[in-house]
Amino acid sequence: MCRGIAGVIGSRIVGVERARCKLKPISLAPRLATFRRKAVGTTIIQIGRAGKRVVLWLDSDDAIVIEPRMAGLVLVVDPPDQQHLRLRIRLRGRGIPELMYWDRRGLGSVRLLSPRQYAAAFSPEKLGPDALQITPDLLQGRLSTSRREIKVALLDQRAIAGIGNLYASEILHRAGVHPQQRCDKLSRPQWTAICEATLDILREAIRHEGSTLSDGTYRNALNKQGGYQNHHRVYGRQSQLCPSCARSHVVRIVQAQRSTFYCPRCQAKGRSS
DNA sequence: CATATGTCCTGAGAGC
DNA sequence: TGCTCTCAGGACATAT
Repeated sequence: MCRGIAGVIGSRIVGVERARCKLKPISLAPRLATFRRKAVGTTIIQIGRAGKRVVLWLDSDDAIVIEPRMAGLVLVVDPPDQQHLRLRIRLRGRGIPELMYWDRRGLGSVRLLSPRQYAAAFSPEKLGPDALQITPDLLQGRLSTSRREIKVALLDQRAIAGIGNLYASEILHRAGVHPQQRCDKLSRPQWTAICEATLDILREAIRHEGSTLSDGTYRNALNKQGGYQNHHRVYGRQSQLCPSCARSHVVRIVQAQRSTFYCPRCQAKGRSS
């Protein structure tokens, strides 16, 4: 996502418009008039990320924070359809005419935050260290006293930032850890395995431009589908043969109201990988 | 404090 | 065919 919009760095914002969309408006803060007054005339000097959010740093020191959740897209080309286009940020100077926010379900948001607001919103107690920066010590230190199940804990953005539901299942399968294993029961080798699996899975998913699931929603900034869905080993594959052991079938369970997929043979409970 | 649950939203797909 | 129901999942508010 961030890679695809790197080209907007150096562009000046010359307009901000809500797309005409008959659906419920997405959350925009502050309201449009204020947002526009603060954004127009500024230049995007850097692209960043805060967990799963895209951050556009402005030369005014404010930041535009786009939070797509699962059905939102940040685009620099025409969106998949017009009916879910929510916001246009018009640009000048680097050849990209606009940056668009499209959201099929409208659960995402776009915010313009002052440095103070940004620091408060993404302070260390609200957003943990980024998943791509973790070490076994860090992971173990932050989670090993929790009584929660490891799959549920991996989704807690205050503990570690950036792991979503799909990748949590893939990570634990790669690590050979049962998703219902309690954090406080995991061994040191298991924490090491989870850490390595997290780095491997996320890097590989990024290399393949993410996962476009069967609803076809996810696209990169160029409206191109991801490819990592073809590498999923357990997610969405319930009752299929596990591609690792080829002996057990993938099981689907629900944890904290979200689907979890795992292989009961590769991820046997109590096993210290 | 830690952990668990309900809510937001739209569209796809199942079942009848 | 057309209706109702369920599900998908990020973050946050509220409850335990």
